[in-house]
Amino acid sequence: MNERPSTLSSRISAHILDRIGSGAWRAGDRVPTEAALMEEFAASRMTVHHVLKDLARRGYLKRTHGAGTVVAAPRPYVTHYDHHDIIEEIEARGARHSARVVVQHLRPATAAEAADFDVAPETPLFHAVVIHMAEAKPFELEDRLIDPAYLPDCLRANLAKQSLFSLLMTSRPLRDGEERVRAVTPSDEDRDLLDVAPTQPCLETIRRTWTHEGVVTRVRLLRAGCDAVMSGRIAPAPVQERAR
Amino acid sequence: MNERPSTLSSRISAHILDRIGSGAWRAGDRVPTEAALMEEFAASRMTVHHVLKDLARRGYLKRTHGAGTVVAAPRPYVTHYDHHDIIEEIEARGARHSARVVVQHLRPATAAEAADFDVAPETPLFHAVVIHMAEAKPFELEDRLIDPAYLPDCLRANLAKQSLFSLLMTSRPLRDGEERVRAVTPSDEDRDLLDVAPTQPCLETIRRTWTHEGVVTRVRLLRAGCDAVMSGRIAPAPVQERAR
DNA sequence: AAGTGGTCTAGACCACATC
DNA sequence: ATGTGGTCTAGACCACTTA
Repeated sequence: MNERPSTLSSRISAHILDRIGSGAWRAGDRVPTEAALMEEFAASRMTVHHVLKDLARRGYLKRTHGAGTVVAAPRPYVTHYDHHDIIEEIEARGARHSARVVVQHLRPATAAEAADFDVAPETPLFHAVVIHMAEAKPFELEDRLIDPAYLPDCLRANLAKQSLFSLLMTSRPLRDGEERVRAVTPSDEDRDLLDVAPTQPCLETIRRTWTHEGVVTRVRLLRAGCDAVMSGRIAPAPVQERAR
Repeated sequence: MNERPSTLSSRISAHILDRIGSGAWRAGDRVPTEAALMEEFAASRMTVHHVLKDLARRGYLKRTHGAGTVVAAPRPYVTHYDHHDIIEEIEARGARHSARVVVQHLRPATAAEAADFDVAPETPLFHAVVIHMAEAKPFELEDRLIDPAYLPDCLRANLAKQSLFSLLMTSRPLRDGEERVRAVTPSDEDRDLLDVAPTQPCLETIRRTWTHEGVVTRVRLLRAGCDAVMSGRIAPAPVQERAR
């Protein structure tokens, strides 16, 4: 027993998705033309057209102007990992968050950092190192660089109370970015800051994010032991959005 | 200088996206009604309606029947990690793939596995352990369980030549799944199979995937050292697709 | 009751692909 | 030349929200 909006559009759409889902129509197979579906469902062309267009936009069909409509190739799979505010994440585990601010200052960019941010060497960058703790136990090391043009308030922020993540999220929206995750042996300094044993493997995440104007921030996140877990959801790859 | 399809629809759409992107219209702000946009652009209602509907489906607007249209809250960010066939991944690095098949048999499910697969205890499951190698050097340990009802050919497959990933991908499509990534110290057995030093941290991925009929496969993937890196892309979260 | 969005029709003209 | 999809119009009736 399912919800059934049972509009004409949804019946046409369900009919096509059923055929694809059951394997009756396979990738590359021709789908009935708009004219054929108009007749089969006694629908107007606008109705049929927008159903097909929507299914194409959702990645199930591939339409070619003048040629016809076929079943699209199955999308590859991806895992999605959500980005969370570290403070909310710790509190969601039922723990109290606190933070030790190790570094919070402006300093000139090194050559490598200047390349990463696509700015001139020696350009001042905001640098912060914060240890986030759950109930007084180190949970995550955050080592972050920010282009101060993007977040002018960064020097005055109280990083023990508010995460840089949330500060960045409430400013102008980011476009996209890239991320790398590795298993690493922590350096002596990391080990000291996170208070972990020398043999403890850590999960290191390095993330760069930008707007259309340029790189905004680069962060290295380090977690140890049983905190070093990421959970994600697997789904078909989302359809590429048309550029603006 | 940009591409401009310059249809009426795309001009209306671009106008609205510009207002949102520039911050002129913020989350929660009221968007002009269909009637207002019809007048502003001298467009018919169908044209305006489908533009607004499309923007809503893409997550930029939120429409409420009878109430009106507002700018949607910004979507949270996620990182996407693509799933690759291990053989293609190794060959993409310019190395030759080979594999050592350690285990390939049917055996009864343990109590924990039966719970994972939502089948009765002692139900036969297909179990495979394969070491994937790049130029004779161990690259990834694959320890996989499969419901044999889903992949009847699993016992006869030549796992040295074809990955279980590709076998699964070419059968009926999977719906979705879940994944966990951890930094771990390998067990003695893992260390032996992957030929790594005792102190070498490893990246462990555990993945369960299912169709609407049930769990299909559970796999544990283990990589060591500089192979233990995942690269992903950051983007706004995709909009939830309506259920079928 | 008035305003708003949800759905649908029956046309029209155009652009592109294929034969 | 024919068939296909791309876009658009000018209506219509309905359902939901708000007042």
